[in-house]
Amino acid sequence: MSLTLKQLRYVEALAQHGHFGRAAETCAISQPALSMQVRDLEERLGAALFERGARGVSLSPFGSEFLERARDILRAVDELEDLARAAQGQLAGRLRLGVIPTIAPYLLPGFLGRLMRSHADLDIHVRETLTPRLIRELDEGRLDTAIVALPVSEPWLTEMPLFSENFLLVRPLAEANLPVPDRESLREMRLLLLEEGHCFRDQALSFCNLHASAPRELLDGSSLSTLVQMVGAGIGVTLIPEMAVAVETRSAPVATARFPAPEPSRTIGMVWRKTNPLAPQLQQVAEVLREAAG
Amino acid sequence: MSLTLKQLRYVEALAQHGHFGRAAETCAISQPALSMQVRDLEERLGAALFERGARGVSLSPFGSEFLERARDILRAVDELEDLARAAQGQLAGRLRLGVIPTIAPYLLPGFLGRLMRSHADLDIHVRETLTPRLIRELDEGRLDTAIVALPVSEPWLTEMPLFSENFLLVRPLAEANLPVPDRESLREMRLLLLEEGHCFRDQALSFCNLHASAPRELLDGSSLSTLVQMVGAGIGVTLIPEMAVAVETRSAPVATARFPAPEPSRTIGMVWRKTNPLAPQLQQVAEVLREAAG
DNA sequence: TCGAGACGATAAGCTCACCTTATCATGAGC
DNA sequence: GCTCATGATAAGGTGAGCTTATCGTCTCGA
Repeated sequence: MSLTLKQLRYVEALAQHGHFGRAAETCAISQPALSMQVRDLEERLGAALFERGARGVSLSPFGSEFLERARDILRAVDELEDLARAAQGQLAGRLRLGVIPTIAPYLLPGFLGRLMRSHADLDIHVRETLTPRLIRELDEGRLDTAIVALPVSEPWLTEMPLFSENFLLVRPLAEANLPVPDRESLREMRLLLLEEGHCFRDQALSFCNLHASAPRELLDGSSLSTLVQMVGAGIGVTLIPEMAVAVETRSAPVATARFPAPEPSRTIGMVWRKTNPLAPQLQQVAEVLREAAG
Repeated sequence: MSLTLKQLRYVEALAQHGHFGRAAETCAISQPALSMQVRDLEERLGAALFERGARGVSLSPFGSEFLERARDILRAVDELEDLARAAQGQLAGRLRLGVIPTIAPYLLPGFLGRLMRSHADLDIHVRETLTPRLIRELDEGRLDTAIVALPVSEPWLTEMPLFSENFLLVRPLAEANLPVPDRESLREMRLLLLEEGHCFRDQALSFCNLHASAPRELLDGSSLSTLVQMVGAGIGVTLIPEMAVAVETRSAPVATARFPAPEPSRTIGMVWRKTNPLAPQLQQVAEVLREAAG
């Protein structure tokens, strides 16, 4: 016999967990079964994939080269299965969707409702995390598509713009009647931003002509909601995307103000692997998203 | 359970043969076993891969899209296995080598001897056919490497030049003392060439500033050996690569003559898939080839 | 129109690859 | 040195997938 996809999946799991027991668990088999399959594979290859230390397991140099190719194969196989689903016409089955945190709470409620109405037999999994991780999970075939701020500029991704959203100033209610500061004077104010890693943080900084790398004295919040609460407490001002205004400013004594043109904004879009055979179906999903946002 | 590599291999075989019985034979299983595997796969996918006609079997549109991806996967898996061999250091096991017909008879004897001396436990398969078919078989993963005239200019191939060889004029012995014709006057002579498809034919035509497409009154031979015999019979003149001179002119009343500089020539080289993990080992083989040619 | 042959589907039975649970061997850490 | 964690080994069970035998159907030639 030859190499098996099952073995590749086992190897991938083992590499990821560095632990036979836990890897076996995620593969839904017993630990000895996984041990044997891995040993058989190594024997057949004539080279060790893993280095068994007393504390856990790690990939050998050969193993890591092997895994890299194995992952590509597993991803291609997953896509092959998606190809069959795509041939069925209407999107059905599992849809794994990633969304960035500064979009998810405002877009998903309306969107998921519409999507489940138009595609009844769709099993939707949502993953909310930062852009780089979404991109990585797309690459690894663990997500079908993601909603992020464009551009991502990965050559292997298709980018589908959905809509633009402006950024608004949020300041304490007491300051509601002051003139709207321009980007220059904004730099002099106490600007509250999301913590490192959020693309919205960088977009806001870029609007103020500030470099992300420049060390600044900032108070970082972990969500837009937190930021607005902090503004309400008089700690400073912040920017939030238009879509978040309704939800976030309801429960805090803050006022929002539009910047004069050109307003700061960003483009939100869907991205997916160019090789994903579900592309036509994902276009449909993008349509639903546009409606939900509009 | 999920999709199996075995199933993909069966599908590939069936698509290639269009016949369950013969496909099963090449897979070394019985016809019912193959039928069942294919049917199971189709069932799981929810779409037919093949259209069963009364006379044989053909791919459905979906099947052909499926197969395209499946082939990529199978090739990647083969390469994964080669990766293990490559990790062993010295090249060993199976080496599938393609050679064009105008090189094979002159280069292989010396080359294979050397190669088997330096790599004792190497199982060498040689395939001799025209360049386009060699390229296709490389693409399909049915060859590890090929010896052809460069350039091939396929972006997915690594080209490794080995040596250049000049083309010599072959004419009847009676004409041995005539001046060597230049490329212009060569066009006026009765030039014997290999039949369509041989790259050497195009190279010779190109030397005479003739276009391959231009309809000409030519006598086409199927091998250099035939051409030289025809020259010996006084039918015309021909060009042959320098390497073939010793072998081919031995048994015919012909004379060879060198063209004045710039002599016509071509570059012979080895090509292999860029993704082939055996690349370092193939470099070694290229070394042996250079020695054999030198 | 009918009989023969080719071909793929189906049926029944077997076997071994692969999984399970139970247990062992080894090394780390308190 | 005892204990716990972890991976390897052992023994046994079962089902996926193979085999051979046979059927149904379509084509083609007499």
